[in-house]
Amino acid sequence: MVTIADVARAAGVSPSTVSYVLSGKRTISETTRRKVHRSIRKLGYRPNAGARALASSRTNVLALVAPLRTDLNVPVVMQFVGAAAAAARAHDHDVLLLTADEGAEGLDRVAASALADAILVMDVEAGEPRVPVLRALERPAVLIGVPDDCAGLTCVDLDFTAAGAACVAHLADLGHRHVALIGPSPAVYRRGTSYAGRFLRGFEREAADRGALTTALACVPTYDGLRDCLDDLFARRPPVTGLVVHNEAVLGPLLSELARRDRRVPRDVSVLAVCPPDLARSHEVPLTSVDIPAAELGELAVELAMRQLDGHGEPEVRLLPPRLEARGSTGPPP
Amino acid sequence: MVTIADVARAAGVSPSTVSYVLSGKRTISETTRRKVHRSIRKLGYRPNAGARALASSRTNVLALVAPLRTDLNVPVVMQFVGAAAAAARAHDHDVLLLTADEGAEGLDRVAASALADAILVMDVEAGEPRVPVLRALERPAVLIGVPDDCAGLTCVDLDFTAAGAACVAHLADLGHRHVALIGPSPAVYRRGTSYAGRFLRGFEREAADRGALTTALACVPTYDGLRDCLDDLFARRPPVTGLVVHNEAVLGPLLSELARRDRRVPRDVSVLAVCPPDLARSHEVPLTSVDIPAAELGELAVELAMRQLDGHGEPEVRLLPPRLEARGSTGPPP
DNA sequence: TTGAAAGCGCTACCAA
DNA sequence: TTGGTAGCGCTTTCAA
Repeated sequence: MVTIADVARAAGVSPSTVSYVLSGKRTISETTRRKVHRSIRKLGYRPNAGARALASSRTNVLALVAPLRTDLNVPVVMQFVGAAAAAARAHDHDVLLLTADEGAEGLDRVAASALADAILVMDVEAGEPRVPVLRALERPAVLIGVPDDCAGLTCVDLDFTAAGAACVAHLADLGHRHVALIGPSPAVYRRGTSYAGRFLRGFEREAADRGALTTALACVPTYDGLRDCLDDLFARRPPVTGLVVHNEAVLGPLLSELARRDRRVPRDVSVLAVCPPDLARSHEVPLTSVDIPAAELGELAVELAMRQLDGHGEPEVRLLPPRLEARGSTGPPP
Repeated sequence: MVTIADVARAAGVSPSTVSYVLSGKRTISETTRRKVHRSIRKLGYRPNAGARALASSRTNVLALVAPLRTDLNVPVVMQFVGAAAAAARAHDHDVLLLTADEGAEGLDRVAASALADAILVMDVEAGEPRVPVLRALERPAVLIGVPDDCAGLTCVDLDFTAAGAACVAHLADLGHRHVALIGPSPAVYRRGTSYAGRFLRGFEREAADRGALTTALACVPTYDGLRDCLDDLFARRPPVTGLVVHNEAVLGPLLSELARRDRRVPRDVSVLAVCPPDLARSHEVPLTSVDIPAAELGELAVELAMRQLDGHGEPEVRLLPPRLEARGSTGPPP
């Protein structure tokens, strides 16, 4: 193993000088810097992470608590994680992956044993039970999602309230008078997942403002679940003419089931999805959608964590505005 | 911050004794052990990971290189990662997540800077470019997937060759004479992803053995891509009566497109999927499938890594036998 | 602009 | 069965 002492010896300088060359925390003459870098390269030196962490109290690791269930919106989680990992690397940090089922104890463990400098927490619930622990943590944390009680915490998310409203606005503008929400699995609502409730709230408020009728259903993400939803929705009067789907897993089943029932999109019924754009485009009828900017959120979360580590960085709630893109699955009601 | 010295003082013992209580590497009297544990609990002591790593040359971290693309079989990746993380925790280890695009350099970095004790590598290609680096690494590694040149390496995977063969055997047993493979995206083949080729090989060899006709297509994972495949397949003579789908993303589109073309499953055409069982069950017609045991593989990979860290653990290639479950989407040809 | 050296908190060897 | 203590490899203060 090559140590900093080896490099120092080879370069004819002291270990501290090598350290300063690497950290840039001291001005170093051009000559010395070059000598040191040459030795580093020649010897293939890599600072030992443990030693560095011990001496500096900085691990250069970000912990990320991700929900690795499959009931959830898997590609979105994936995109977020990927973007966060990339952003972390751009800041010379690595990502330690925790699963959500470690709970608050996991946060405590990672923080107290100094495994990571900061913690990102995905899949935040409205009445998030981990909030007290996160507050007590002596390390920066960024929540992805906004708990009801978020004072003093840094949170990022899509503005789901605005997203719900935007969906209704789009359909109402087209003339729809009864719009339905095919929402996430009942389990998601039961967990009190923060975004589900906020979307629903925005959805209903906007409908109320515009005097439109709404029906909101939680949908089990299976073919059967979807069919039950449709049976319910199409029995209602006045007829539902616009569907907002906040549940990616049922988009495919929905479209095939509509086809089977001979309801054309958008002639007979409009469909508006809340999902990543690539998914919206991959269907038979390209779907009008409100984007879930997972990658952007991942990057932003890391950015805010780094800022807190740098000392700036007040607690703040950062909500990205929804972007609706019309792609042809929505139109005027029949 | 609570240190081992604080605990020692509170318990009236030496720091080394506390260390030994924690590691179990020395026999400790019941009285002492209790005193120490009490102090640990009272003070809320957590060993500092960096210090521990520095002193013991063990990080208790497993690095996992995961492909975080969305073109890939996302839920399978997710399941694997989740299972690996859980298994790692069961062995008192954490998981450091690397993205595949860090390449060989990433492996080197993590190994040389002692960020992890061992490395798990997903998404292995046949002509895996990282193999030389992995061999040179002074740390245990487990590949998920089997490169052509795997001498001296530890690999785990589903036996995709056997899986391909099992699919053909199942359909041939039912009487099908022309079976088609709807394979992964051309991009997957182009990358030389190890499992894709092995599956195809098993598929074709078994067909040859049984004198069955085959057509194999790479399928772009979009609705259009799937439709192109079907157009091609159904133009063939003698008619294709059995479809093996090794591409989860198109399962949904396939079923709705078949419905649209008025081909009943399994009356007119049999469909056999290669995918996790929950996915197979979530369609309108529950699908006969060969399971992709992602969770099992994740656990096994961790197990093999731990074994190598313990000193036992010869390099080996471990292939899990495929399990085919009939669920009603396959039957005799019309 | 550079060097010397005192820790960081823990493990594990050497003694008792 | 336990204690003392020398490192592990790095950062950072103090001195020059």
